[in-house]
This record gives sequence, C-alpha cells and structure tokens, in this order.
Amino acid sequence: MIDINELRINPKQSVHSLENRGDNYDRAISDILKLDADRKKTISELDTLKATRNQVSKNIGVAKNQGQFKDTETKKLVTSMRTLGSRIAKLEKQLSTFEQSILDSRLSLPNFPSIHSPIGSDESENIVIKTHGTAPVFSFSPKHHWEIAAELDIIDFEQGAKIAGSKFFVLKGKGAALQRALITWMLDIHTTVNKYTEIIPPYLVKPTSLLGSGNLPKFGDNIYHDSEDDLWLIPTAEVPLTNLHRDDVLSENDLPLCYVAHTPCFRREKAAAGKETRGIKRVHQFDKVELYKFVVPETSEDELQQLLRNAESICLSLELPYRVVELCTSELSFPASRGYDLEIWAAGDQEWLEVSTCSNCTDFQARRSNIRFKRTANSKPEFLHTLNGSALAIPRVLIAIMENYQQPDGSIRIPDVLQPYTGFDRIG
RNA sequence: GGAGGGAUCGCAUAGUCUGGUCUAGUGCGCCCGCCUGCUAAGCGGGAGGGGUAACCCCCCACAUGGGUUCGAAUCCCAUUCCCUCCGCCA
Repeated sequence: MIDINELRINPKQSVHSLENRGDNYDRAISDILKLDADRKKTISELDTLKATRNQVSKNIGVAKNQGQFKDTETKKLVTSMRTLGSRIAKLEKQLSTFEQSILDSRLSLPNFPSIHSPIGSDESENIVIKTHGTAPVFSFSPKHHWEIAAELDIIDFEQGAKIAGSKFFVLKGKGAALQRALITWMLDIHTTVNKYTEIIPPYLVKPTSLLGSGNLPKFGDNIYHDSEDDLWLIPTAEVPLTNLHRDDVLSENDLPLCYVAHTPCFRREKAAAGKETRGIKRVHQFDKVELYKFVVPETSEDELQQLLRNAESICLSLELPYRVVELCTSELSFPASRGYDLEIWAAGDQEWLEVSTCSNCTDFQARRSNIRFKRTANSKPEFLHTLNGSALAIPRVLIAIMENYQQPDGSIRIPDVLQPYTGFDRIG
C-alpha cells in the first residue's frame, strides 16, 4: 500500500510514477484525495463533539455523586447529550464509509516503481544486464524435457491428470529423488552459506494474509480457495513469510531478518489456460524455495543486490547458463518497486526460463501488513522494507537440468553439486 | 464437534460483581536524563494510532465487531485466538 501522505504532498508526481506501469491512475488518486479531505473534516468535527460529550458526561457524573441527578439542570444536560449522541453516531457512520472507501482504493494501487527501474511498456523493454555461461553444444538434436522425462519414466503427466486434472504431474523414482535433492541442497546453501533462517509455514492462509502480501484483493482469481473455512492455498511462500511479522514492531538491532522457506505453490493459472504449455513449465502445483528479507529502509537497495546474488549462486553452482534481466516499470509485480528476473537456458525448448523474480517491495507490504521497526527504544515506529525472490522455482530447474544435462545415450547427468544429495550421478 | 476457563499500555498483574476521581493503578524489564570513583540503588521523564510539518491540545485504543447508556475496561450479543477436559483422527 502506498503512503497516503505521498499522495497528498505530490499528487501529480504520484500519478505520473504509477502511470509508468502502463495504466491510468489519475481518477483513482483524485478520488482518494477527495475522500481524504472529507475524512479529515469529519474527524475534526467529530473530535469537537466528543470532547464536549466527555466533559458534560463527566459533569453529570459529578452531579449524580452529589445527589443532584434529579435536578432539572442535570436532566436538561442528559437530554441535550442524547441529541449530541445521535449526531456523533451519524458522523461516525459517515467516517467509516470514507475510511473504508479510501482503504479499498489504496489496496488496489500498486507500488511506486523505483526511480532506478527502466521505464517501459512491455517485456521487450526489460534490460538484460548480465549473461553467464554458454548454451551447451550437442552432437545430437537435444530433446524437450517432457520427451526425456517420459523415456526415463521420471515424470507422469497422465497420472497427474487422472488424479487432479490437466497441468498436474507426478514425479517418480529418480525424478522425485532429484527434486528432493534440489530442495535440500538449496535450503542447505541458503541456511549455512547465506545465513537465512529456515521456515516451514502454513500452506493455507487467511485472506488477511493475502491482503498483507498484496495478492488480494486484485489477484484472487489466480488462487485456490476453500470457501467453507475461507482458507486460501498459497501461490508462493512470500505470502506466509510476509505475515510472519504482521503487526510487529521490531527493533533495528533485529534487522535484517532473512528467511528461507521451501513450500509447494498453488496457482489456478486461469489466464494461461489456452496457451501451449507442454511439460512442467507452467503447472497448478509446484515446489519453490523462497528467500525473504525484512530490512531497514535505507539498506533495501543493497539487500536486493545481495538477494539477487544469493539466487544467482544457485544457477552458478548448478553450472547452468543464465542471465539477469532488470524489469522495466510495466513488468514489475504489483508490490515491487524494483525487480530482476533470473532466467536459465533450456537447451531442449531453446528458450530462457524464468526461475526467479527478485523484488524490492520497499514499504508496500509493510504498510499493508503493519510491520514496523524502531531505530531506538524511544523513537517512533517506522515501516520497514521487505524483499523477496525465488531461489529457485523447482520445476524449471528440473527442466534445465534434464535438457542441458542430457546425454547422447538418452540419460541425464546429475550436476556435481547435487550428487552427494541424490546419491547417484545419472538417471537412465 | 461438545463442556468449561481466559484475553487489560514490553512482561506480570489490579480494576469487571456494584458503569462516572480509570486522563487504566502496581511490580519488573527497557530507553533518555539527573545523581555517582564505576556499577547498583535513588529521583525525574519516556515508550500505540489519528487530527498536526511539528508543538500545545483534543480524539481514539483494555482481543475484534456490534448493542445498551448522558457516560462502558466494567453490562448485553456475536466473532476470533489461547488453555483445560471429553469425543474423533494421521
């Protein structure tokens, strides 16, 4: 959620900044400002009336204690307070509708893009800032991962469809073991080398939690929802991780707080339903290792670079060719002010696969989730900054390993770093 | 799912029956200052949100949301969470 004070002070710049994302925000912001003015006016009127009521009620109490409750003077006061009371009730009702409308509008506004984010209107205006490694060269024509997986019997799409429907899959045998090894290895790297604290959060969350991370109210149609208990399946670990510290006031000494979580992620992907999506590139359920940080505002840009390096280190160790893409303003996720995609090369599909988006959400999620910190014990609480990034999304890493490490004999070599975790050095 | 008990300003508690000196008291911890060879103790101040750029001041806040009342921490209703017991269950 963006700072309403920013809207008040710089309404023009605010509109301009948000419009770099590609939509129109003129109307939304002027509506908010109008409601905000109404709200202030109502509050000040209400405060005056309440001050009167508090004072008079106190006097009535004193009079009553002195046995004067039946005085005509006191009775008059009570009567006049009754009308004042109904006036207050009416204004309070008005106030709460103003406040609700303001909140609703603000919850639908995305974060301001950082001044560092390149301005652009589609993904062609993203900037490739780094490419590492080279695409593997084969003496044969490399196969797609779904072909390899079928031949080696490590992924079963038909069983997935039978059990849960299309875009679900079953990992089998060494395929399942490979995923398990990847997850364990990634968690080990992040906890021991990069010093993140491992979390296993709930995979079902309350709507409040999704509101806090920015997934609700706007993106509810991509999330599975149990209406009986109003619980939602997480589309990413970012949701529960954001909410670890909802309503907390942390001390500056506690920061940065760095968390890593492996969770399954559930996405309806309704919008992408028609698209050609063979294999496990886009599925309804997948596993992911997610990094998340709570940091002091002025450090968040550095922390983003560090988080990006932590995610990159996974690609490096797996010896997969990858590139880093800085997202232009239109491609930033809703809560992000600046972000990078990490893409690894898939030799069979002949394309770059997005395996991570590392984002600095500045104080956007912190405002929604009311997560603050104090610089000293006496200073006022301030909103902190949050960052997140995958490191990494598992299925696409599996694709890259299958396709880039495929051998002439149809087998897959296991990347060196994973062999201690898998216990085998090839599949097939 | 059933029956009880509970939720108060960081923690621990008082207050709730009997609504009004509760602008929520006390103890401990924390922060700033004073004092002091140094610590401790002692003394003073501070520590939620809003109306303010900020102050004074005012308003709001006793789990949350409603209600009763001139007035609610206190009375009534609903909800949430926690604890104990029973039932069910991996």
